[in-house]
Amino acid sequence: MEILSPKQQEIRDREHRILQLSRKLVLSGGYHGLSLDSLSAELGVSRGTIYNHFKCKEDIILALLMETMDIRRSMFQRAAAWRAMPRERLAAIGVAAEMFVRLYPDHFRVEQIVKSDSIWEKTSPERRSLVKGCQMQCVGIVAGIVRDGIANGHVTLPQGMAPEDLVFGLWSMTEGAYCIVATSEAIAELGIRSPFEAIRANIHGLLDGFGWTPLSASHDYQATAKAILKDVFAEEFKRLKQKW
Amino acid sequence: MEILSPKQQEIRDREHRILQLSRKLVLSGGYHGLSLDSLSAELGVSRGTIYNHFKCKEDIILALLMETMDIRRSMFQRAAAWRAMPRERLAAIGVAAEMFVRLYPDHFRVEQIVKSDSIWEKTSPERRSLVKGCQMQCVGIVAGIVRDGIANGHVTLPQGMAPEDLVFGLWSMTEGAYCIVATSEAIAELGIRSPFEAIRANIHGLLDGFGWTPLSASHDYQATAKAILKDVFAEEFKRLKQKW
DNA sequence: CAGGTTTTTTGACGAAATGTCAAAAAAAGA
DNA sequence: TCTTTTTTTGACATTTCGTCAAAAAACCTG
Repeated sequence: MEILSPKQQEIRDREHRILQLSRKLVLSGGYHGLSLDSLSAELGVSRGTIYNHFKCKEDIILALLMETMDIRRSMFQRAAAWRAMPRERLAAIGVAAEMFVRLYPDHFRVEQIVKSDSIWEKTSPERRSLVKGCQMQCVGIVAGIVRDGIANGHVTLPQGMAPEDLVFGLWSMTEGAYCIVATSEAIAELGIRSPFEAIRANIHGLLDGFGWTPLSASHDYQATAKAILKDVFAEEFKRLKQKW
Repeated sequence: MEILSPKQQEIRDREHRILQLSRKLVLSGGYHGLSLDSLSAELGVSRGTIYNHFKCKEDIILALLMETMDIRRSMFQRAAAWRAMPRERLAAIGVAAEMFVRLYPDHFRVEQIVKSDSIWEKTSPERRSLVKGCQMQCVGIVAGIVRDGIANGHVTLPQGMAPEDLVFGLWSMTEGAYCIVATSEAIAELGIRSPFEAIRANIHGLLDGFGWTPLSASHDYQATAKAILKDVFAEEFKRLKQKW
C-alpha cells in the first residue's frame, strides 16, 4: 500500500463519490439522467473538477461498467475454483451470474447504455481495453471448465463445435435473459412467472442436450446450487435480501 | 384504399423519407447521430415540420423500432404456418430470426437504444402499446408451436416448466447472441468463428435436451433449413447477398 | 515561515442541440 | 377571387457539454 498525502486521499475519495452518485443518476434516468451539472452541484465541486477525473461523460459510464464487470469476473473466478465435477462447476458459474445480476441490478442498464450509443468510440483506449480484457477473462474461465468436461469424458461436443461455441450459447442465453428482464416490463404478461427459474431449466436442458454427465435427471443440481451458495457465496447470499 | 390529396400524399411520403434517413443516421452514429438539425437540413424542411410528424426525437426512434418489429412478426407468422413437424416449424422460426437479423442489421442497434435510455417513457403511449403487442404476438406464435409439440407427444417438458418458459429460453439465446454480435467486436478474438452456426448448434442442443423428436442426430435439419429457405423465404434469401 | 513553484479548482464562455410558438406561407374551400 | 384552414418556418429560450485562462490551494525549500 502506497502512502497518500491528504490531498491525494481526498482526490481518490472524490472519484469514488463521483462514480457512486453517477450510478444513482444513470439508474434513475439513463444516459440523460447523468447530467454533469447536477452531478457537480450535488457533489459540491465544479464541472471542471470532474473533467480532471474523467475525459468525458462517456468515460464515467464506462468506468461504471468496469466496476461491476470486475466484480463479476472475480465471482466467476471463485465459482470456477470450486472443487467439484465440471458440470457442477458450470452450475457454480450459473449461480455466480444470477447472484451478480441480483446484487447489481443496474449493471445491465449501464451495459446497455454503453453498447447502444456510440459511447465506445469516445472513451479512452485504456479503459476500453480493460473492459475487453475483463470480458475475455470471463469467457476464458468458462471455456476452461468446458475443456475440463471434455477432457474428463463427461461431454462430447458435436462435430465441428468448439468449446467456445458452447460458451457462446450459455453466455447468449444468460445475457439475453437478464437483458430482457431488465428492460421488458411485459415478462409476467407473457406467461413467464419466474425468469430466473426458467433460465436455470433451459441451461440444464442445453447441457443435457449435449449429454453432459451427470444429466440433470440423475443428479440433484438443486442441492448442488445450495452447496455453492453455502461454500462459495455465503457472504453475498447474506446480502441478498430476496428469497432465492 | 382511401383517396389522398396531393398534399396529403406529400406528407405521407415525407414521413417515409424521415424514417428512412433517420435509420441511416442512427445506424451510423447512434442516438446522438440522429440530430434533428442534420435531419431537417438533409430533407430540405425545417425542424418544426418534423415535429408535426413526431412528438419528439424519441418517437422517431420508436417508430423505427416498430417498422422492423412488424417485419419480423410477419416473418414469424409465415414461418409458423409452414406445414411440417413442430420441431421443423421451430427451425423455420429460427431461420426467420436469422434471416431477419441479417436483412435488418440496424434493428438491434435501434432496439438497444430504445431500451437503454429512458426513451420508453418519453414516447407516445399509442406507439408503445403497438410495440408491446408486436412482442406479445411473436412470443405467442412460438408458444403455439411448443404447445403443438407437446400435444403431438413430440416433447415433454420437465415438471413445472410451462411452454412459455421454453420460449423464453429460445428467445433469450437468440436475442442475447444477436445482441452480443451486434455490439461486441471481440467475437472473433474470443474463438467464436461463426456465431450464427454456433447458435444453431446450441438451439439444437437445447431442444435435444428436452427430448424433442426427431432429435437432431436422427434428422437432417440442415436439409430442413434449406427447404424453409426455398419454400418460405425465397424472396428474402435472394435479397441476402452473403452466403448462408 | 516566507516566498516561489507546482498542482488543482473554478466558473465564464462558445458551441451545439432540443422543443416551442407566433407569424408567414401555402392549400383548400366558397 | 376572397376567406378560412392547414402547414411550414425559423427565431427564441433552454439545456448541456467540454475548454481554458485565471484564481486558489497545496507543496516544496532555504
